[in-house]
Formats: sequence, C-alpha cells, structure tokens
Amino acid sequence: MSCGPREGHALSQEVKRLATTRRPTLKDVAQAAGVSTTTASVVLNDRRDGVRVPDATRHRVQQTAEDLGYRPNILARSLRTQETRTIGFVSDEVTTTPFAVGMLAAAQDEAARHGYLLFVVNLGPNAPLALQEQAIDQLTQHQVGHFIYGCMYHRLVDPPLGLPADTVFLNCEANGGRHRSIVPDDRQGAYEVAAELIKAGHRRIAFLDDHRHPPASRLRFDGFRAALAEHGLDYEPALHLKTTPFVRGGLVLSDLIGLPAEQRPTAVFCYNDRIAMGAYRAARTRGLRVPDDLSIVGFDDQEFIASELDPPLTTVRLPHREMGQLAIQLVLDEPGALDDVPAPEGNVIRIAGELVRRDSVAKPHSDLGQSDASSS
Amino acid sequence: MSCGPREGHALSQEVKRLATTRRPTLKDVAQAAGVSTTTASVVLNDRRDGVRVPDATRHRVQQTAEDLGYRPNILARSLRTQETRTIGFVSDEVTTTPFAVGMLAAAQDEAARHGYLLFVVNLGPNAPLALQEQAIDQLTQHQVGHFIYGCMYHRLVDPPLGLPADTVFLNCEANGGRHRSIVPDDRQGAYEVAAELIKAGHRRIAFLDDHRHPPASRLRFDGFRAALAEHGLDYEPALHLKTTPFVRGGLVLSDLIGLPAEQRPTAVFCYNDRIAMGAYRAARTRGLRVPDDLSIVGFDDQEFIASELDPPLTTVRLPHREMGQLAIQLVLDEPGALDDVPAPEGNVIRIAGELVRRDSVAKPHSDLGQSDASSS
DNA sequence: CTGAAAGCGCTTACAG
DNA sequence: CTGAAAGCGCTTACAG
Repeated sequence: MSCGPREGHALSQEVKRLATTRRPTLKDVAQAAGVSTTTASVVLNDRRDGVRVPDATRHRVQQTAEDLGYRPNILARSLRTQETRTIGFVSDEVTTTPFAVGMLAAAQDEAARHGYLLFVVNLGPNAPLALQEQAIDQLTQHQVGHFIYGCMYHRLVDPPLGLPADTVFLNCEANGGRHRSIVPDDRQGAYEVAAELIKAGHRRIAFLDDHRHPPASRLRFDGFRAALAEHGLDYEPALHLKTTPFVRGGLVLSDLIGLPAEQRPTAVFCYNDRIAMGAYRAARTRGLRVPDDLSIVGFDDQEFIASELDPPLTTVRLPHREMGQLAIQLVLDEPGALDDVPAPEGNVIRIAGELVRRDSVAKPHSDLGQSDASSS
Repeated sequence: MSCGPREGHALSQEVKRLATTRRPTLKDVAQAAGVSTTTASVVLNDRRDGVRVPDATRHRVQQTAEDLGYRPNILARSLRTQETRTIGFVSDEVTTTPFAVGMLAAAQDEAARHGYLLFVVNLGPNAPLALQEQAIDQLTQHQVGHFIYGCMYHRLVDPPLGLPADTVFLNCEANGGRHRSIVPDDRQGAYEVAAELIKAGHRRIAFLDDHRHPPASRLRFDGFRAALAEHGLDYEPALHLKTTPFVRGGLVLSDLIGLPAEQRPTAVFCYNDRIAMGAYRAARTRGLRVPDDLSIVGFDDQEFIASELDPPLTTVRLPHREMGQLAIQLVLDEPGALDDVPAPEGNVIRIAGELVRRDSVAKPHSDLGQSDASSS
C-alpha cells in the first residue's frame, strides 16, 4: 500500500506544484501528510488538551507543513474563533507629532510580545466626532477586539461612540468617567521638581504656566503649591505668569527678571520644557547665567530639548513608554498588570514621572548680595 | 399574504432581539427583509454591474440593515474575496523616535483616504533579520496585501525575506536594487542651501559632516560641492570636519573659528540641524554672533529645533509627509502617483526637500575688515 | 430579477 | 486515536 502522499518523491512533487501556484492551505498539508484536516489542525496548533496524537503522526504532519512552507491563514482562523488578536490604537495625533510617540512604540512592543498586531489610526487634531466614529466603525468591521484611545497631551476628551466599554484612554481622560484611563501623575512630578528648587534654597520661585489651562496645568500647579506649602513657603500670585506653551512663551520671564532684586524670583518653574527653553533665552538676554544667577526647571524631558539645552535642563520625564505598555496590558487583561502601579482613583491610573536632575539648578544668590559664591 | 418580516411590528421585535444578543449578520438582514443573502449582499455592496434590483427591494434591504445596525464582517468578506484592504507598515524605529514620524502620519492619512487600514510594527533599531522576518510572517498570515518598509533616516538596508516584490522602501534603499524605494533628494537640498550661502557672498564655507558617512552624508556633500563648483569655488578639505551627528558634534566648530581671520570660515554648512545647534553654541562661546559674524545652515528642519533656535535656522525641510503619502499611492497602484515626481533613477525615487529661509544667513564680513556693515 | 449553493481556510464538537 | 461534518460570515458564479 504505497499510498502516494507519504513517499518522499510524491511529496517533493507536491512541494513543487504548490510552490508555483497558491500558498498551501491546511488541507494541502493534511492531504500531503495523509491525515484529516482535523488532525493537521490539532498538531499544528499543538493542542494537548485531551487529544493525543501519536508522535509519528505528529512529526509527519509538522515536517510536511514545514516542507510545504505552510502558514496558517489568520483571517480564516479568526472568523472561526471570533478572535483576531488585533488591537486598534486610535489617537488624535500621537503619530503626527513627535511628542508622545513613545507611547505608541511601547504599545507596539508590548502588543508584539503578546502576539498581537496593532492597527493604528491617526485622526488628526480636533477630528470631528463623526470622523472618529467612522474610524472606530472601520476597525470594528475588521473585528478588532480591543481599543486604545491615545492623546498627544494629557487632556479631557469626549469619548466617541462605538468604543467598547473596556477601551483604555491613554494620556487623556474620557468625559463621563466610564472608561479606564492612564495619565501621567503630573501633580507628583511637579511636586518633585518644585521641591528640588526649594531644597536648593530658593524662596521666590516663578511659575510659567500654560494660559490655556489644560488638566496638566492645574495638576502641575497643585504639585508646585503643595511643595511650597510643605516647606512653609507662600504662593505668590505675582510670580505666576500665564503664557503660551511654546518657546516664545518663555520670553515673558523677561518681565519678572527685570524686577528689583528683592522682588525678583531666583528660580523658575516652567510648565514645560519648551517654555523653559524660552526662559533660558530671556535670562541670557538679561545677562543672567543659568543656573548661577537663575535656576530653571521644566517638565516633559522632551527629546532633543531638555538634554540639549545649555546647561542641560532639570525636568521631569513623562512616563510615556510605561503608559503605552500598561495600556496594552490592561486591554489584554494581563494578570498582575496593576501590581507595580499606584491604586487607581476611580477609573484613572496615574503613573509617576521621574525627576531628571541635570545642571539648571543651583543654590540662589543671597537676596541682599551677602555670601555671594564663597562657600563650598 | 402578510408574511411576517415585512411588517413593522415583526421587524421591531427582530431589532430588539438582535440588540440584546450578537451583532447582526447579513443573513439576519436578509431574513428580516425577506430576501436571500445574495440579494442583500448585492444591494448593500451597491453592485450595479448587470444586476438590477428593483428600487423597492433595494430600499427595504437598506432600511432593514440600518434598523438592525448591520455592519459587515470584513474578515469574512476578505476571506472570500482574498483581499484585506490592509497595509503593513514595518519600520526600524520611525515609531520610536520623533524623527521621521511625519512619514507614518501621512501614510496613515493616505491609507484612510483609500479605505485601507495600517498595521504598524516597529522593529526597533538594528533588529536582527530573523526578527524582522518573523514580523513580516505574522503580517502575511494576517493576509496583508501590501508592505511598506520605513526607516528613520535615509540609509541602505538588507531587505528581509518574505517581503513581496512590490514592497516600497521608505526613506531607505534596499540592497540588491530589486525593490522600489522613496528617499529624500539630499543632493538637491544640499545644493540649494549651499547656494544660499554662496549667493550671500560666502567664500570660505565649513562643512560639518556626519563621521559615520551614511548615504545622506555623501549626497549632501555632493550637493555642497556641486554648488561650490558651479560658483567657481574650490572645495577646501581643511574646512571639512567629520563629527558626531548630535548637538555636541557641532562643538568641533570651535577649532575652525579659532583660526586666524583669513583662514576662518565665514559660514558653516551642517549635516543636520542638531549639529547646527551645537555650532550656534560654539559660536556663542567664541563670542561670534549668528548671523552677523558667522552664517550657519542646517538640514532636516527638525521640529522644535530649527525654528526655535536663536536666530531661527535656515535649513532644508525633509519631505517626510510627501514620501509617506507617495509610498501608499505606489503600493496601491494609484494612477498618476508618479506624475508630480521626478523620474525614478532605476528603482529609486528622490523627492525634493524645500529650502526654508530663516535668519541664520547674512552676508559675510569682508575678509580684511573692510566694508564692515556700511552698505545699503 | 432572485435564490440555492459552493467555497474562502480554518476550528471544534461529535462519532466512531 | 482520527475523521466527517458543520459553521464562522461573507461573495459570486450559476440556474431559474
């Protein structure tokens, strides 16, 4: 009973035939190996549960699959199992702007670790809800099982319709509070950099704030004030300037450092690194050296900025990678995902940033010109 | 003949039933509308070809689909049609780094315009070929029909196995020359900025080069030399410094500007904006003002850098968005995609960047101190 | 004009 | 241990 398929010769012919035509299917493998598709499926998926396939058969099937270069069609499998192993990453513009792109990269890494693929769609800034819902609909038609909704910067969003209940909002909070969300712990980060300034001896610290007051602004300000309060310092409204969160926004510092010595701040807390970059410039223009004459701290640890300023900027790193990774873990129900993370406040998880000490902080000159630089 | 399904009442019950259970399928719609799945499929896909469905039937089916909230299962459709409308965007690290991220964003936009979804996988820098091929295999199992292989910066890559012949290499060229590729026209860009310097009157122009000599380096250097030659200027090897392509790399400029006035360059062409940033710093340290004492140009128009330098940097914008868009068009065989683009050299298409004039170029001081600033 | 049927490539009860 | 059969949700010749 030399039934074709098992013989080397027939097999190699089969190999040749398939190579020149379509990609081999499970059925091809089964036929070539002389088993049913059931058996072929069971061994190729390594399903141990209950089913025992003799080693000989198992090896024959595996070998045949390899010889034929068989690769399963995930579409067909997904249709049958109702599970695509695919995640939709939709965002306002994390793809467009080099800002929070670490979230996407980390999410992609973590997804790959779990054998998942990421569909990414970038809505663009201020996409109308209808457009967002259309994108979500398209993803849904592709049967994506899980959704992450990412934002470029920490803000509040109206959740588009069509997103499943277990969607994770990344770097934003969904109005209504019905969705889980992961955001940076801006308050804690601000507290830490502010404390850094205070511990260096600063008493009059300016705050260069984002005039549009996004959630992160309030939180960073809270952390700033908490640090002041904890060290018995008063918050001085006159030193709290609202400005535009770009480099040119930092130039408003000029006004403050033009003040008489007793009123002038000795340090500046900037809402973000770009404002800090402007603050450096304002200081230089006024002939003040950083940090000798003026200490400056930022927020974000923005790539190509914070570390490249002269002197390098003390700031707080936003935990974008950690956030992206956690988002995937949550969405996939990874056990223990929440173990290393502070307890959520309701539906929002706040991930701590990290104080990055560089060279933009020094102790202040004495207010009255005494003890200028003679200690050590 | 009051056959159930057509009546409002029965339909609304059907609606209710489905709402509380699974998502409705084409079969559900067909049954509720009292037609076969064939008909339902034909009208919902708006297939005019040959098939004429009476308007009454057509509308009934459409209305039923809407009432039930029917959304096709693309997986099932794709399995049948052998076409997923899905593109694999695999890259070394365009997702990890904020550098060429515009390529991805533009690709995603263009894909959306065509009704395609993007799978993005980020391999990470220097991923071993085996890992790359595994990712490609996974994408292939998901039946993605088209591939784009993107790189963070213009370079040569060994094409991983498994990529289809019509893969488009984006911001890189595949060794072997068998694949289409889209890269910036570095030579032309360099020619333009260099000419800008020469036209301002500069004769001794330093070149701060990337010491690792990526393809872009050679091309930019070629463009630089071509501009010199065209204006009858000699290339002076002593002014050609190889350095590391980061901010600190620009500091080597110190050596050059310490030279006696007759040997000192009056302008600097930097391989990229980060080197230019370092060059600014070196100039400042030596007490030279940009552009009054020294003109500087960069390359890349890197976000948050070029426009934010003081003074803002004249540079060339890399056409990342155009490249990303074109990649999608090529891969989808969009007719006319190549119309607005220079003829390919073999398999490589070079897209021109754009000279961005800002404030870092001025005419040089006279070599011998004469005619300092007294014209005009 | 419309429907019954086959089939895309899998997985998974269910029988034997 | 192994296979025949059903079915995931579609589209598309093919008949009528």
